[in-house]
Amino acid sequence: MDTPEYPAIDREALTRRLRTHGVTPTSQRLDIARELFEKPAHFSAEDVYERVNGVEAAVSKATIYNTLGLFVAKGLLRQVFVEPGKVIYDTNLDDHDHFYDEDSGTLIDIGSVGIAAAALPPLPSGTALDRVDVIVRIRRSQP
Amino acid sequence: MDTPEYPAIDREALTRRLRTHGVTPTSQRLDIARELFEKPAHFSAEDVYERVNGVEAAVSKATIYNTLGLFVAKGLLRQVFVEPGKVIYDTNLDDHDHFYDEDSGTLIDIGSVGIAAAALPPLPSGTALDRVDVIVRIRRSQP
DNA sequence: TATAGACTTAGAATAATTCTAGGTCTAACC
DNA sequence: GGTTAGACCTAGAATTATTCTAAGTCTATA
Ligand SMILES: [Mn+2]
Ligand SMILES: [Mn+2]
Ligand SMILES: [Zn+2]
Ligand SMILES: [Zn+2]
Repeated sequence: MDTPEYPAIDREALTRRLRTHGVTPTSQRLDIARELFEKPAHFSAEDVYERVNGVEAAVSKATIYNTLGLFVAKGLLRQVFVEPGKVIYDTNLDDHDHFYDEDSGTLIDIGSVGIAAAALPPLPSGTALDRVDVIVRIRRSQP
Repeated sequence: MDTPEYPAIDREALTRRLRTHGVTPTSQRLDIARELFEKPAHFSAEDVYERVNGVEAAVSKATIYNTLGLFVAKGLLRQVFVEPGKVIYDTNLDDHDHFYDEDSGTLIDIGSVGIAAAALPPLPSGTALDRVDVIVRIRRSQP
């Protein structure tokens, strides 16, 4: 018998995870999901492209973007905007905020700073709260 | 005598404002500042380009970007990141946060939600707090 | 008035992302 | 088992926002 590329249990768990969220598990989507969901982490689209396509490119950039967008739409992933022209995909779906190191570009999970809806001014009429993004920007301090 | 393009007092006040912040007041910078600082507001670079260059283009796109960048560096302006690939320049320098209407793309000033430094986890060593950005994302609610 | 350095500019270049249009795969049905 | 509609994937072109380049212009100071 062949040694599978990676344990069947993983692939099956991933398959279930995608199906649970209404995503048809294609082979490309599983390849991408395998890199993403190994452990909670932050990725750029380029990161994902490089990790999925180790030596030979197997999954196209268009599919990387399509899949990341689909995963976001289906609630498997969230986006964080810290810099113009650079989206970070976050596999940590718990309610949490971030430190952003402006010198190194590193994003670090912190617990939710927890802004109570009551602390906010009334929302414009006809609108509802989607979510609150808190980015704590930090810099190297002078030594 | 000629009617000046706009009152001399304004131009002088703007000139002082730029000088105070260490910015040499060139004619292009004053044209840009006049649009920006008329009243507190949010602008994209394209907005500024269009407002400064009414009928005939007088200030280049490179200068718009150079100047906006300089104004940010000198503390005359701050940037807000709400969407990838789109920087918003904010002339309101008071400590404040924003509603961002994801349907219309509108940014609305709100008072500072005021996150106490004590509410945050300890910063990574060697780093200092720069600032905390809070974006309250809202959407049209179902009618 | 001369001049160094600061400033401005058109247009090219870059980077991230999206679009296009045609080929491939697959689930459902015969 | 064979068909097929629709979903999916892809290379490469296109788009968008922004930055860079290189050369000309302005201006403060001597
Ligand atoms: Mn979920
Ligand atoms: Mn100021
Ligand atoms: Zn995170
Ligand atoms: Zn504002």
